[in-house]
Amino acid sequence: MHYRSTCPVSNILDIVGDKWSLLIIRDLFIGRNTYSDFLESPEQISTNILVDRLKKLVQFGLIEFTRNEQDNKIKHYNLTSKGVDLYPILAEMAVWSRKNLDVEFHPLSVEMFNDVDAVGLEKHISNTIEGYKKQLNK
Amino acid sequence: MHYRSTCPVSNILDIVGDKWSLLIIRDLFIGRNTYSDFLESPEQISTNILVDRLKKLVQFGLIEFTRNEQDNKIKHYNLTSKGVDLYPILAEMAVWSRKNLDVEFHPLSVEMFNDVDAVGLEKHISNTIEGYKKQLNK
DNA sequence: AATTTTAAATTGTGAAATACAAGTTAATAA
DNA sequence: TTATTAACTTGTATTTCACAATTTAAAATT
Repeated sequence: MHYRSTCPVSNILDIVGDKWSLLIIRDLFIGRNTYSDFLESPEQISTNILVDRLKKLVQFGLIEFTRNEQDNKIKHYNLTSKGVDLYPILAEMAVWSRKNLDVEFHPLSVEMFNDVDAVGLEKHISNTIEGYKKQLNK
Repeated sequence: MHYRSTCPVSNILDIVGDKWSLLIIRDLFIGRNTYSDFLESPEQISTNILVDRLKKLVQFGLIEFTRNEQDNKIKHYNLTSKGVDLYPILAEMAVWSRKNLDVEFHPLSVEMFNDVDAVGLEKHISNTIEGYKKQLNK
């Protein structure tokens, strides 16, 4: 891996600083976890980009996958600990958009904002991370 | 502006989801504020990209500029309120890199991490934002 | 006044990333 | 055995990016 500088902001941008990587991470947090799931996301990623990003995210150690026991051709991706740690960034991004963009948001994000308002941002983040980890160990 | 979806994460990525925009924002927080300053940053942005990003960031309302009173050809860029609001994202990114990457960091970021450890992340963020706004009004 | 310096911006070219459509592979289901 | 499904590949056009060189206009210097 080549980093453009020793700035930690530039370092993470060298890893996920594009229009798609963080959307795959977001998908994993909301339960989408297969190649087909990712293709169904509203942003409509193209297949070559998706394959490329999944490969890179695995190489960077942000995600990994297991095979479906019933149907061996299905890969279930999941976030590693490094990947789960990205959630505060996603949450701050969503909060920024709510505050600064005058647009309508997806029901799922409205739900998320309601939780943020109800329990506070920090608690929402820790709850989400804990929830993700629990669901994995099932 | 065309958004790929109504997801707030995808919305902000449509605006600053590339390898350079957030580095310009970072530069503004650490006092770099002219075209020449940006060119001197360690990541070595090329001039055509820099011009393009400055133009876009102005269009999106994240930054604006004033002319130097002594030397009219110098533009001093500054963050708008929308731009200042990006700081929590930058801070969370830096924190992620410190935790998850095994690399040496720039002295300025070491200083920032020390402050985070001393006063806590939330206080560091509010202090930084307040400090930036104060310095602007001088 | 003419020349030099400086800050900002443009231009040209090759390389890389992205978008879009179509096709392939291999496993599972009918 | 045929059809379906999940994952992936290929091809091509377009857009973005990197790198080097050049231009513009204002300010400073001679």
